[in-house]
Amino acid sequence: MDAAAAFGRVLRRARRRAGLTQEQLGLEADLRRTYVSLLELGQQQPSLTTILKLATALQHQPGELVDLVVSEMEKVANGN
Amino acid sequence: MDAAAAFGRVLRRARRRAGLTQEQLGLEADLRRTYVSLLELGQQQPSLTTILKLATALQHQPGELVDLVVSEMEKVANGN
DNA sequence: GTCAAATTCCCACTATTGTGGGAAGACGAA
DNA sequence: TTCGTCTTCCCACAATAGTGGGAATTTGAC
Repeated sequence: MDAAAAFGRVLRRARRRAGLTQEQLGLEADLRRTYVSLLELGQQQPSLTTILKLATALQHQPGELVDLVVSEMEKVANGN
Repeated sequence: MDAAAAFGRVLRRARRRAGLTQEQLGLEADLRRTYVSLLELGQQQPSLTTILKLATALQHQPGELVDLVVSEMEKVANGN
């Protein structure tokens, strides 16, 4: 699993846990609704500032979010 | 201080601590020598995969690196 | 099944990330 | 000073991050 896909899974999980729609998250983080979708689908990867925006909107430590991505990649690397 | 500048300062500090030149770090992380320079100068910000590559080359947790960036931004926000 | 809300997909486009190579400048040691 | 190493700056360029809007599809509640 590449970083974009792992980030997408982590993002979707965190967004749902926060009870937000993609559009609401987009408003909070100042990102397009359709771009949030692309990220969750793992079709694009975020830049640093996008990571920071999303983490803030989701009320996470940015570093925590990144480490979740790393675990997600390891998880799948070790046969799910 | 914006995210790119903060990342640059953190990156330079970590690289020097590791005793690497920009070129050596570039080789480890599979990034151009000149691009490492741009990042350290805060003239560009990294994408997620670039963050992961650099953290690995510097033997840091990626999330740790990101949180150092956040503290760097806060530090300066509060008058150094 | 129906309906509204949520998400994905489509278009085109702009801005920025990252490559590639080389020249110029800065730095430190002898 | 002189030499070698490290870093910055310059060029052009390719790839992808992110915008903007709208149509098609999926999803879940009723």
